[in-house]
Amino acid sequence: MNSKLETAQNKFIESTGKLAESFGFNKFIAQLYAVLYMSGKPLSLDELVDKLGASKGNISLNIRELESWGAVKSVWVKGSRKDYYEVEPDIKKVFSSKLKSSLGKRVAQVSDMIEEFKDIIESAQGELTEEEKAIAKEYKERLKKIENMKNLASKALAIVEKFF
Amino acid sequence: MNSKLETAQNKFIESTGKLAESFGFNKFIAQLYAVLYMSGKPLSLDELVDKLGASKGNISLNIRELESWGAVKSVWVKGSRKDYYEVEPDIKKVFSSKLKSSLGKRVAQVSDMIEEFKDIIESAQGELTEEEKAIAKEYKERLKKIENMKNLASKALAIVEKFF
DNA sequence: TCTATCGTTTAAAACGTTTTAAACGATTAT
DNA sequence: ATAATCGTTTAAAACGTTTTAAACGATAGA
Repeated sequence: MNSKLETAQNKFIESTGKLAESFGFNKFIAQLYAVLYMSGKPLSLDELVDKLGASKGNISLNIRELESWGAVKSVWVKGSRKDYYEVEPDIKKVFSSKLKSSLGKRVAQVSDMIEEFKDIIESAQGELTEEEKAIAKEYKERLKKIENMKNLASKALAIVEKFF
Repeated sequence: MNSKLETAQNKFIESTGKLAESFGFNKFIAQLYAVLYMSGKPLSLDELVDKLGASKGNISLNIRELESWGAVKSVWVKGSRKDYYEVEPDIKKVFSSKLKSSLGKRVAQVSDMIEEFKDIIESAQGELTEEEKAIAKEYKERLKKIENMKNLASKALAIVEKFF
C-alpha cells in the first residue's frame, strides 16, 4: 500500500474520531464506521484492531454498539471462522435513525421533567399560603413556555422524519 | 419557603442537569439557566452558589460560558456591589443560536476533513500504481457521498435558520 | 490607608469514562 | 481428546474532565 494513500487514510480516520468526539460519541464508533465505509468490503475484528490500533475488547464493544444502531451488521464469509462486519452504506439512513431516537428520548425526558414538577406542585396546593400559590402559578406559566419548546422539538422530529 | 415547593424546584434543577448531560453539556450550565429562568428575577453569584451547592469558581466559570452564548447577561442592581445575572427569556432564541453555531462548526469540520483527504490523494497521484489509482478513485467516490450528507446538514442548518 | 467584599484564576483533588490486558467460554480443527 | 482460534467479559489502569479550595487582584467603603 502506497504510504501517502495510507497517510490520507489515517488522517481521515483521525479526523473522523475528532468529529465524533465533538458530537459526544466515542471516537472508535465513528472510526469503525469510517474504516468499514471506506474499505468497501467486510472486515474482521482483527483487521479492525489492526487498522485502529485499539484493543480487541474495545473494538468488540464498539462494533456491537454500531450494530445496535443498525449501522453495521455482521456477515458470514465462506471458509472463515471469523465474523466479518459490513456497514450500512446509506449514511443518511444511519444518521436519521440515530437522530430520531435521540431526539425522541430527549423530548420524553423533558415531558417527564415537567410532569413531575407539576405533580409535586399540585399535590402541595393544600399546604401553600396565598403567596406561595402565586409563586407556584408563576412557575406553571414558565413551564408552559418550556412545553412550547418541547412541542417545537417534536415538530423538528417530524421534519426529520419527513426529509431525512 | 414551603418545603414541597422547594422539593419541586430541586427536582426540576436535578432533572435539568441530567438533561444537559445527556446532550453533552455541563450540568451546571443548564441548571444555572433553569434557576435564573424560573426565578424570574436577576440573581447574584452568591445566590446561585447557594441554590446549586457548587463552588463559587465553578459557578463563575459556567455563568461566563452562558454569557458567551448570549443566554445570560449581567445587570446592574442599584445599591449593590455584586453582579446580578438575568436570563434571555426567549428559550427558542437561545437554543437556535447555539444549534446554529454548533451545526455550522460541524459542517465546516467535515468540509476540512474531506478537503484534506482529497489534497493528499491528489498530491500523491504521481507516485501511485494503476491499482492504487483505482483505489484512490473509489475513495473519492465514497467521499462524494459524504459530501452529499454534508450538504444535507447545510440544508438542515437553513431550515433551522428559517423555522427557529 | 487599611479593610472588606467582590469575581476570577489556578493548581490540585475528585470523579467518571475510556481503554486495556488477561481470563474466559464457546466453537472449530487436528 | 486436545489444542487453537474466535469474540466477549471483567477488573484494573490510564486518561481527561469537572470541581474545588485557596490565593489573587480589583474595587469600594471605613
